[in-house]
Amino acid sequence: MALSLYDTMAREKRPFVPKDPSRVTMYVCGPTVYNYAHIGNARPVVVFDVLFRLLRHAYGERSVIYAANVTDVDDKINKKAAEEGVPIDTITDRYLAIYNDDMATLGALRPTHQPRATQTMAEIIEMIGKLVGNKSAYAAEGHVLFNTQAYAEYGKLSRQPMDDMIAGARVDVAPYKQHPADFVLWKPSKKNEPVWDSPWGPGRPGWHIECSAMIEKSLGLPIDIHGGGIDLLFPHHENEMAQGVCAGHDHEVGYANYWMHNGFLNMAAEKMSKSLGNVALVHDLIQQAPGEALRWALLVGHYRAPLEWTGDLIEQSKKALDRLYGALRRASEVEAEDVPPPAAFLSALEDDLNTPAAFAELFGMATKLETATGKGRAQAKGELLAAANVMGFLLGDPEDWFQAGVTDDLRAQVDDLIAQRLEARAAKDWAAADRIRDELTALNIEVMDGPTGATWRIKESG
RNA sequence: GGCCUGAUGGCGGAGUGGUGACGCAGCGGACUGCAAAUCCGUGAACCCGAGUUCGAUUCUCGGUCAGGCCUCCA
Repeated sequence: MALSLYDTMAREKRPFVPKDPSRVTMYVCGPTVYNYAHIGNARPVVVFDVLFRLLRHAYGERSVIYAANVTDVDDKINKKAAEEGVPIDTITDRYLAIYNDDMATLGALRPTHQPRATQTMAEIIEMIGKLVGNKSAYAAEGHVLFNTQAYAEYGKLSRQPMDDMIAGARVDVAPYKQHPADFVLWKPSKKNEPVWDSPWGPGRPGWHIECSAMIEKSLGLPIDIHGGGIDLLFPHHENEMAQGVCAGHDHEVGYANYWMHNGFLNMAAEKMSKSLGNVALVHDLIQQAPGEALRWALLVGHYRAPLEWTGDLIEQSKKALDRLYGALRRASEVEAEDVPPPAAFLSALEDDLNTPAAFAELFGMATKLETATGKGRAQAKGELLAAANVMGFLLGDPEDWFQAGVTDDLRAQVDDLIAQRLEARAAKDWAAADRIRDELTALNIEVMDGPTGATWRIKESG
């Protein structure tokens, strides 16, 4: 195992060395549950799911602890709840359940822990208390603010120079802030909003402190890997780290040993944004394409590069999986040998999750499976399956991949037509055989004649 | 204004100081009654300009273009 990861803090790839190989910890910022997740939300989920699987492969399933939080206190949640006239947990429970279902369809394993802000309130308040106690934070007008001047390394992660931050500020500075960069840890709730008691008055926590507290509660600081979208680098992660370190943790050890950020996903050359109305919801996409194809599409480029989300990308991803499932289907009679993934494949993933290179290896394995003979086929099949499974692919039945959604009626009809066609071909009645093939084509079925019979597939869903 | 990415064939997308992966599409061939699938082969690219170097797509600088962050967006 020679895993190296690009660490945003160091701005370079570093060999991955966990603090404790028997307890590797990873935290990824999860969703705010007030609506359906869009495909951009799914990118970090899938990217870090691949890392989760790779780490489990390397260190053992029980040695990797992965937490992804759920933000369930938020202005947008409040707004939605008010619109529907229901308590916020009606909203958050509903969308969290949908979120988990949708991510499962994309082949993402459930994180070991899925902490929720509302269930971490005591720890959040305790952490704020520590910060106030050691002068890293101060109370003002019902708010509690983090004192960025108290933390000399503030800005180190995102490399935001403090002075410039002020110059570029696009928002009026609240009068109770001692320094423009100071940010909220606790704030009063507005009327009709959820409220919790605290030593600084009733209110609710700021967004950043939630994550710090949830990490500490579910994993313990410092953690090995902290992941999330690049947009969260500043201010969210910078603030999270400042709080975590100042709340009493060792400045030497730090907060997270590796910071990983995935690139943004763009729609049609524009940033996908709900305000632009160009969002693609995972919930809708999985009706139109197999979740596995969407997963493939999300990994087709390197995770740190921006990804252009297009319909063509989904089509190409389906075809890529057609290739791999096709090789497996043609080897359905072969019993896969129990072998580990090839070294070249693992090397690709271990090189900062080079998924495109890993895909290239999978194609190579598929060709090897197609061309190998005898015992070599069993080995090739085993290698392909073992490798793909590390990435969360090829977990389904090849027949199902090609015949997904086919009703029993259609299947019976197709089987009947193929049987007829087989007879016609045996009688060398090519006209009849072609006529039957046309009928199948009309049903959106494509036949593939083989030496011992015919197989078939759905031509195109679109 | 400040900070930070990126620019590779028709498309997507790795990588490398010296033979430029892989997938899709294209072309030729094998196989097939014909196809499809598969196999074999093949054409096709490193934004522009300087510099370093025996040699740069790869390193440095400048330019152009594109994108992100600087408001609780993944």
